[in-house]
Amino acid sequence: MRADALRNRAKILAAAEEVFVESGADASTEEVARRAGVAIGTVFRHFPTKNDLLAAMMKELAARLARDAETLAAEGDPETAFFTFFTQAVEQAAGRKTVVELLGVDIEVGSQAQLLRAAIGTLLVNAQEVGAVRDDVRLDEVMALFTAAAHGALHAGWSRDLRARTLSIVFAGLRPF
Amino acid sequence: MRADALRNRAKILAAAEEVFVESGADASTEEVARRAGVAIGTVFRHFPTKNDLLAAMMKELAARLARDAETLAAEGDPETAFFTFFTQAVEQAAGRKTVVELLGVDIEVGSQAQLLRAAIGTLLVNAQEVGAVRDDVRLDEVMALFTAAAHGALHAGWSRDLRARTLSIVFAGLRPF
Amino acid sequence: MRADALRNRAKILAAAEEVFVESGADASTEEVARRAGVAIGTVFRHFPTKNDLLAAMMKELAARLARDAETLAAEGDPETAFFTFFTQAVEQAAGRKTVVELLGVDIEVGSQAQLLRAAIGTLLVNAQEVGAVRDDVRLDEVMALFTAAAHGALHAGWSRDLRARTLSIVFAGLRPF
Amino acid sequence: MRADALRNRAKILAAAEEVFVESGADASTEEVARRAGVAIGTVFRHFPTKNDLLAAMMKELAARLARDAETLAAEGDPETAFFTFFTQAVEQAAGRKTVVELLGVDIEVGSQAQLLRAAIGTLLVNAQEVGAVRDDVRLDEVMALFTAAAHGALHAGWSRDLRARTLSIVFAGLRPF
DNA sequence: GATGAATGAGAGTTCATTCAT
DNA sequence: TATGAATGAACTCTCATTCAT
Repeated sequence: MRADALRNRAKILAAAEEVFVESGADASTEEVARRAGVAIGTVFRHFPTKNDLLAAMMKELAARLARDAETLAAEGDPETAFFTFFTQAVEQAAGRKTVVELLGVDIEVGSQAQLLRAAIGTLLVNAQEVGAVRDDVRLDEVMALFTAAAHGALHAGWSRDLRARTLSIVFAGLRPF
Repeated sequence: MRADALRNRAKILAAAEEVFVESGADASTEEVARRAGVAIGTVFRHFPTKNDLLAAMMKELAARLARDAETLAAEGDPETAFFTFFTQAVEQAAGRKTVVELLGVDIEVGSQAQLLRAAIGTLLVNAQEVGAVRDDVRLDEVMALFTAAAHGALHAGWSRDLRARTLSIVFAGLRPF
Repeated sequence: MRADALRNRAKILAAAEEVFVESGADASTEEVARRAGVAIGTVFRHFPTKNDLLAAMMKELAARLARDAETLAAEGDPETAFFTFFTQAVEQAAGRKTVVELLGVDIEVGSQAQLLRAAIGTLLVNAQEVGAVRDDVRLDEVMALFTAAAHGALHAGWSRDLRARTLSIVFAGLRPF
Repeated sequence: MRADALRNRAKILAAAEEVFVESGADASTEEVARRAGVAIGTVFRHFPTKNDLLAAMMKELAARLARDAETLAAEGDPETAFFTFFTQAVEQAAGRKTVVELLGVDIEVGSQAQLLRAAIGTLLVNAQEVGAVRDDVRLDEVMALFTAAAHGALHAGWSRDLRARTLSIVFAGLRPF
């Protein structure tokens, strides 16, 4: 792929995130093209289907989150890592939209999502090893709570304060008694 | 409004719930009309806009949930009432669609939503009075968790088992230590 | 169906024949709508697919030809009937286009085409009974020659004279020695 | 023109015949490029327009047919030559597509078509000289029947048997009584 | 009031053609 | 010269909304 094509691909993905975040997955591909400053044909050359565009966007997001998780896991103590990641991701979701709207949709996110799941899995296990999270909590529930919280932070327009209060309840539920 | 008009209004609302629950908010108004056994014009006479139809549907839902909450509050012990309502509502959400998809959307649900909020508020206060829920938990967080869980039960297609496990964490977070 | 809807259906079919005759099956549905004096949505309400429109047009044509064949069969002597029909149909084709372009395409013309085939079959049998056409000629070949001639009259823009000369060769081939 | 450019031109023409034969004239130029193993730009450098590409292809076809006709004329007895050519060409058409679809379209085939016409003319005259074809038959009609039959063999998907039967009628019409 | 046909903007997608690399 | 990315008009089809019947 040529340099300019790569640049366009990136511009389109960025625009897609912007647009879909603002208006949900129903936003038009045309709008994405406009925002990216390319013609509509260019979008479809890179992503033959609107769905492909959404999927590519999700992959990027998942990859980004996975990287964040890995970084946190590598850095500090497990307890902080786990709860920080959870909090950060929800904070980010509060400013975005589709991001979360899609984190569970039928779109094929594929391997990238596995990576994210694995990364969160690591955070969880580490946290459990130091006794920061109950042992009977499984990754499935954590992912579920994660998605739900992110989704909520967005749709209900939770205020920063409400986000904190809601998460603190979830965190209390995850901690040993 | 004439008797048959009232009947039509009801038929349309019922059909709308059916259709939107099955296929999400993108389902066509035409399909609602078909399901209701009326012509498309009739739908638009009762609800001048598709959005109006969705809003009316949500009002009904909120009212129904509020009634459920009140019934539970009147019936048994506060602890059971509170957690049962929460669980039931999420279970219902798992089988429906729009219901939740809209529980936070920009649609003006209005007074009916206030009723629901009030009803849940009662459940919460009662539960707190008997020490089943921590005192520092506020209605806002409960609503937030409620919506998020309902949303999640739906989008991620949580299995019955996962729903139970996830809620049990949330409930643990709500209970006093 | 309401009276005006019926009128529109007819207008659309007429326009479709006009347009497709002029420009082949690749002409745009939009052009048909314009020519019919209706909005594009109206065309698609009557014929949910472009293919449906083409098929409906073909049905009409086949029905018309079948009627012609029946009339000729009922009227005069079998020899004249058979050769006149063949000639007339080719003459008509010379002024039309898709009409013929489609007389063998994969479009489902259905029962109407059977009718046409049956009607030509009658003409053929009658002509054979009076010894105007060789007995070993079968309907299949007649249909094949018919379609081919019609097609040719059109695509190659055969002049009236060339049409006559070409058909006279075909007719000679059909007659007993 | 450089050697590699010439080679590309040939590859493109070959690919074009393949592709258009398989899928009709609506096939995309992109597909031709792919099949030829060149980039789309290269196709357009050699043939500034899709139409030009089609025309060039037709020229090739006409030339090839003309060569076939000349070979047959040089080889054996005129009667066999004439009818064999006719039959062969129709047989070929049955397996191809655009080939015929275009044999009469508005594309400028030009001089090559004249060659083909001349070659068939020779076959015809020879056949008439030995009394295998009626004297009053003119080249125009022969070309007309030829095109029509080829077209038909294709569009109507005539079976091998039907092709034979249909041509036998045409041939009977061409022969003296 | 109810009907359902008509409207037309807009969506996703394709493809001949151009032009920077 | 070849490449292949970009363009944008055009196409089929959908659907909320209007309005004559």
